[in-house]
Amino acid sequence: MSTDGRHSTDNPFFGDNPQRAGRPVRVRIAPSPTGDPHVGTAYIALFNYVFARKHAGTFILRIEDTDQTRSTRASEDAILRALSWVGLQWDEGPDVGGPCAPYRQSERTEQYKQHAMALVERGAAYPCFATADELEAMRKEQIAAGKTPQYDRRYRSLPKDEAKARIERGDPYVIRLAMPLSGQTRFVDGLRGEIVIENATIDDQVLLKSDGFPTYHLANVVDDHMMGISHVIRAEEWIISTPKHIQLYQAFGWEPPQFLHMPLLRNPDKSKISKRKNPVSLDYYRDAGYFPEALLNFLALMGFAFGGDREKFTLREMIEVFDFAKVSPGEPVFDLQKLSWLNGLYLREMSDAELVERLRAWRLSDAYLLSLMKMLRERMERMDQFIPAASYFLTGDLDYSAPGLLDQLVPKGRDRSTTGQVLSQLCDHMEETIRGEWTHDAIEAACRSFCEKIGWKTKELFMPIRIAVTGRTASPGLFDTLSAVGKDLTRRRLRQAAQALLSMATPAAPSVQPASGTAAPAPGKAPPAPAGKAASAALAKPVAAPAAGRAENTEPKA
RNA sequence: GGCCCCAUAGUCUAGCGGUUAGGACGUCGGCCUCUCACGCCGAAAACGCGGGUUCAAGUCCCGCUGGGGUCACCA
Repeated sequence: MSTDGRHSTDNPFFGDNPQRAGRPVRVRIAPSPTGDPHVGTAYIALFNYVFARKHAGTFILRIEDTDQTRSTRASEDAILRALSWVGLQWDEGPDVGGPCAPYRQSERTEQYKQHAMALVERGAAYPCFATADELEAMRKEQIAAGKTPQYDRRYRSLPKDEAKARIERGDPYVIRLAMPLSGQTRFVDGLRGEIVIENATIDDQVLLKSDGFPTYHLANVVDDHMMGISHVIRAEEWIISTPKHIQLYQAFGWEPPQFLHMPLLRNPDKSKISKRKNPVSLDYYRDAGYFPEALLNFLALMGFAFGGDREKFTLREMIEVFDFAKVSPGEPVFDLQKLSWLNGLYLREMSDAELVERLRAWRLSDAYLLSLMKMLRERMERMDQFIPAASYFLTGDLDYSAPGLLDQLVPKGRDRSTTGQVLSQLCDHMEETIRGEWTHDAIEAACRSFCEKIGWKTKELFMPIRIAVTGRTASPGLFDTLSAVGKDLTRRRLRQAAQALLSMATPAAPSVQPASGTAAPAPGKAPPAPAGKAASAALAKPVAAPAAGRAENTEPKA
């Protein structure tokens, strides 16, 4: 027992142990291409990368696109691009190849199917013919009866020949893991020591879906084994499923890798980091003017202590001193202000020439300026009007504290709170409906369908969007503007404006993370208040609406 | 709710039985300065609670509390 603690000298993640174990270090980052490149992916990738480099190991990128309904190639491309931007170079992956190719799970489906069937042969898994509706009804019953919803294993004891007959008849089915009904599964987590979980509390997970694709649980185990993954470093949310994975390794007769679960990045309210409460897309950080090396440095600070009070360090330096013994299992809140500060340190260290280069690579490229010219030239008479006219294309977060600005944003006959919620819902709607490129037409379609959905006139909705995204009442065509501002900055501004409106409407609502970076002053307006002051300034104003029922958070519940 | 994880200031953290509990962001004050920013100096601010173990507990053990995660044919 006492040897199982995280400080055990046997910890396979500490010191030089990985090398001594004789097994070459091979780690992976396995993103699912179902959305924007997530900051959490970069976070986990960073620790995998550093660990690999520290121990002369291999860092692998594997695409987990087993969810056919949600995975897109656009998302995969975006993730690869973002991970490259951030500077984490993988040794094997779908784009660079490697000895374990292919690195895209959708191209390995035969593997999973065969392995699932092998498990059925051995009695470690079984076919289940329950329909989705049937399971839904079961869950409802269980909840009504006050029980924890869990698959009741209704097909586990179906005679084999009967199952075979039904499969041959063409009945849709899934393959489920036959979890042991008693006993416990234990494993050592690199950060926390031994974790013991009762088998009875874990249900018979689906391994192979009825569409023939594997679930994460199967695919991940098969691939990790086939790819020789020695250490699985992943997010804390996987702890509970680890016993399922261990059971799978045992059923296959394979040696499981070592596990280590990194703490989850948090919103300011301590919940798991999410796009409603914190910018989460790596593209946001890029577009808002953060340097990739600063972001990486900051991500490293989320749990890792360099030593000697050092907070600013390069990837190279981090690798030199890295040890998981210096990583704490706490639950770090992602603090945009500190990230900004750190970024400023990097910025001030750069030469003027380099900074100019960085700006060019960012938004002052010819291509981007050219795209702005199309929109802005009709509105200009002299060149000196370009910069003021283009300001909101070249900034990150805006400042909405200009007197009366937000009230102009609220359509006649609507109130602040409703408008705030509408803007926030618009973000969700955009995320749901714009799956591909962020183009004029896609944005227009999303905005118009949203109007229909909520019963607002386009006229009512478009001005609030314009003000939220540009900070002004006048701009080039709305969809061209949003398109040029970009997906992530647009959504961020919509959420920020929504937030500002809601905090004006309900004084009791806690203010969320203040905007970071610079605010874009409207030309001719007073100097911008520090972004964080916007909310409190608003609070100071007497607001007619009483704070009925303290809002726990300012997000509308779906 | 069941199960699991976590717990030093508002936030990120150092601490691995004996410290005036250290650093950083943020906040506040001052210096620098034509302003702002940077920089510098300073201040306020933390061991969640209760039991043990020990000469000695932020550090070890147990309980509680609090927070989080998870309970999908998503990952």
